[in-house]
Amino acid sequence: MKREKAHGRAIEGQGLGSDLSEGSIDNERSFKSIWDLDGRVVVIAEKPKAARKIVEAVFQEYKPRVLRYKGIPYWVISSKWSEITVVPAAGHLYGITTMDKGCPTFNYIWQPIHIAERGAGHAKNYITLIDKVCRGADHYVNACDYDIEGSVIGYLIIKNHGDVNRSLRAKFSSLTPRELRNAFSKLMPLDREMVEAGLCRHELDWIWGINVSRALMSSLVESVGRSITLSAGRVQTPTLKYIVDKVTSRNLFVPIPQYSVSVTVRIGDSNYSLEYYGRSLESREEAYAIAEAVKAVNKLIVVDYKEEVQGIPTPPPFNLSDLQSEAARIYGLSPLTTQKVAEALYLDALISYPRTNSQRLPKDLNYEEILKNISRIPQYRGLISKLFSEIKGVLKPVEGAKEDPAHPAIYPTGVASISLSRISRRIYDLVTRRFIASFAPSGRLLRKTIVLSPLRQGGGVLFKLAGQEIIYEGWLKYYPFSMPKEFQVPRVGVGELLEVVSVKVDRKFSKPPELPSKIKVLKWMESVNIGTESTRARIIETLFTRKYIVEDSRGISATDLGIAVVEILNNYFSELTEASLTRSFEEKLEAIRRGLASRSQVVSEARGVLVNLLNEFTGKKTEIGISLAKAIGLLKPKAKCIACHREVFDEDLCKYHHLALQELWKAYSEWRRREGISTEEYLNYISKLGIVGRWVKELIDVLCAGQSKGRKLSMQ
DNA sequence: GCAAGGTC
Repeated sequence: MKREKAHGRAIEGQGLGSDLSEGSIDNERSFKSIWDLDGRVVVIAEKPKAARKIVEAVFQEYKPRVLRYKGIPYWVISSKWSEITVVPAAGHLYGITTMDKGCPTFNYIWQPIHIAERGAGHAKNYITLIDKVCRGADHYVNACDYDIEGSVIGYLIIKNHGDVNRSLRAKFSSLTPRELRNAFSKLMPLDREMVEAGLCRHELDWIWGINVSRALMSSLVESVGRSITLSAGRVQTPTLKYIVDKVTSRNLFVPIPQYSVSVTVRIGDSNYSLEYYGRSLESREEAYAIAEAVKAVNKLIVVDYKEEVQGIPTPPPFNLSDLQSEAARIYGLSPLTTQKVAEALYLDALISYPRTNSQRLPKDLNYEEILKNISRIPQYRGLISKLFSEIKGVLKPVEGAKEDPAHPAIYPTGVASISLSRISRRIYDLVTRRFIASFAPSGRLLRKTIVLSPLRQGGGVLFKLAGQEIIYEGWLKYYPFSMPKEFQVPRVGVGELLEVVSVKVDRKFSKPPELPSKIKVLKWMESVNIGTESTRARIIETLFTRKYIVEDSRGISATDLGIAVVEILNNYFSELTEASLTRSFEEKLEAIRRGLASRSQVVSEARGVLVNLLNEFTGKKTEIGISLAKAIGLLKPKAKCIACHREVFDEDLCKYHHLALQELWKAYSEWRRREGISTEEYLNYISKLGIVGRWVKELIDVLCAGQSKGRKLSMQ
C-alpha cells in the first residue's frame, strides 16, 4: 500500500462531477491560518527533520527558540496572541497490541509503540516530550506528511495527548518553503475519513497477520508440541509465494537441446565469430546441412550492412529502489544494507530523504549551489567543472516517470562528508554521481550490424556480426558504472565476399529459469505494488529470519518449510497468498475515505471472513501441523521417497520428485525427436549437465542407480 | 511471538 497523497488529483478527479460532489466550498470556508489561533498551539511533525523544515519555512522571521529534551529538538515561537510549539514525532508512536494469547483474537488496543513492540525504545522520549508540550494547549495542528500514515500518526498523538476537537490539519505535498507556508496559511479541519482509513489499514493487517501466524504456530504446537516462530501477512506471503514458484520451476528444469552453426570469417587481418541468425534449428541434421553448405562455398556474402547511431538516454536521479538495484549490481549490496546506509547518510545530512519513490528533483532546489558545494570534495571537482563547461550553464535535470507526493528523488545536499566507511562512501558516490549525471546530455553509440549468408539471396540461412562504439560519452562520464562494452567491427560493403575460416555445429541447451536475487524480489514487490519503500527490504529479511528462504550460490532458494507454508496458506487462506489482497484493502480504504463505508463495517467483514477460514483450518489442524513438522524435519516420514528424505506421495516418490519425473519424461520426447537417443543415453547425458534442476538431478541419480540394480520406474 | 507501517 503506497503512501499516496490523500486528496490529490488521483482521488478528487475521479468522477466527472467531482467538482460538484466534494465539499470543496465548505473546506475553503473553514481554512484557517496558524496566526488565527490564539493561546497555546502545538504543531506535530512526523519527524525531527520535517519539524525543522516547517520552522524554517513558516516561523523563521518570528525568532523561533530551539529547545531540547533528551536530545530531541523542538521549537517555541511567541507572537502577540499565541505561543506556538513545533514538536516532532518519530513515525508511529502508537501501535496495535493485545493481551490475548489465543487464536482467533480480535481484541486489540492501541498502545504507545515502545510498549506494543520490541526495539521501539526510542519512542518513549518522544512521547514524554509530546505529553509535556501538549499539556494545557488550546489548539493542535497535525503537520505530519499528508498521507494515510501521517494522518494516523498525528491523530493518535492528538487523541492521546491533546483534543481532537480542537485540531486542524496542515496539507502539503512537499517540504518546500512555499508549500509549507501555504499549508499553514490554510489549515484544514482534521481529516477524519483519512484517519479512519489509516486506522483500518493497521487493524486489517493486524487481524490477518496475527491470526494466521498464530494458526500456523498452534498447529505445530498441537500436533508435535513444538513452538517455532512462523508468520504470514498481506505483503510477506505473496512475496514468499513468488519466490517458491520461481524455485519450484528452477528445481524442475530439464534442458532441451538447441542447435546453431558457428562460423568464423576473416575481415582484413582479423577473425570474427558470427552469430547464427537464421530460422531456429530443431535437429542436429538441419544444423549439419547448413554447416556443409557453408563449407562447400567457403565464402559468405554480405547481404546487409547497417550503421546507426543510438542514443543512451540520461537516467533520472535515484529513487530508493533504483539505488538499491545499482548498489546490488555494482557492489553486491543487499537492499536492506543499502537502505540502512542511505538512512545513515540522510541523518548525517549528506543526502536527502532516501525512502522515496520519486525520480524527480524539487523545482526550487538550488542545483548550482549544491554542485558547487560538492565540487569542494576533491574527487568530484574535475567532474563538476567538466559538467559546467559541457552544459554551458544550463542546469536542467532529467526527470523520471515515477513520483512520490511526500519526497523528491535522492540527491546529495552538498554538505561535505568528514569520514565515511567504505560502504557509505560507495552509496554516497552513487547518489552524487547519479545526481551530477542527471544534468548531462545523452550518450551516443555507433552500432554496426553485418548480415551474411552463403547464398546471394539469404534464403533463411543468415549470420550476424554486431559491433558498437561509444561516439559520445555524455552522462556516462559522470556515472561510468553503465559504460557499454565496445566491440569494434570493420566497415564492409553489401555484396562483399568474406573468407570462411572455420565452421562448426554448436549444441546449446535451453536456459534454466533463474533463482531470484533479493533485488529481483524487491523489484517484483514494487511492480505489483505491495509494501512500501521503507518496508520491502525488511520484509524480505523477515522471510530469511523465519527460515522460509535461504541464500544459495545462484540466488534465493526456498526451504521445505517455506514451500510447505505456501502450500498450506494456498489451501486455507488463499486470499493471503495473492498480491490482490492489497488491492482489495485499497478499495475498502478508499470507500472509507469517501465516507461510503465505515472502519467498523470493514473490520467486522474481514473478521467474518477470517473466522470462517480459521474454522476450516482448525478442522485440519493436526494434519497441517504434521505436514509442517515433516517439512522442518521434526517428524520422520512414514514412507521415505527413494530420492530424498521426504514423505512418499506416489510411486515411491515425494511430491517434488514425482513432479520431476513428469518433467523428465515430458522433456524426453523432445530429446528423442531432436537427438534420437535412448532413455538410458538421455538420463546419462543430462545427469552430467550442471543446469538440470535440483529435484530432477536427484531423481536421475536414483533412476540410474536403480537401473543398474535392475529396478525400473514407470516412464509414462 | 505473530503484520505492516512509520522513523531513530
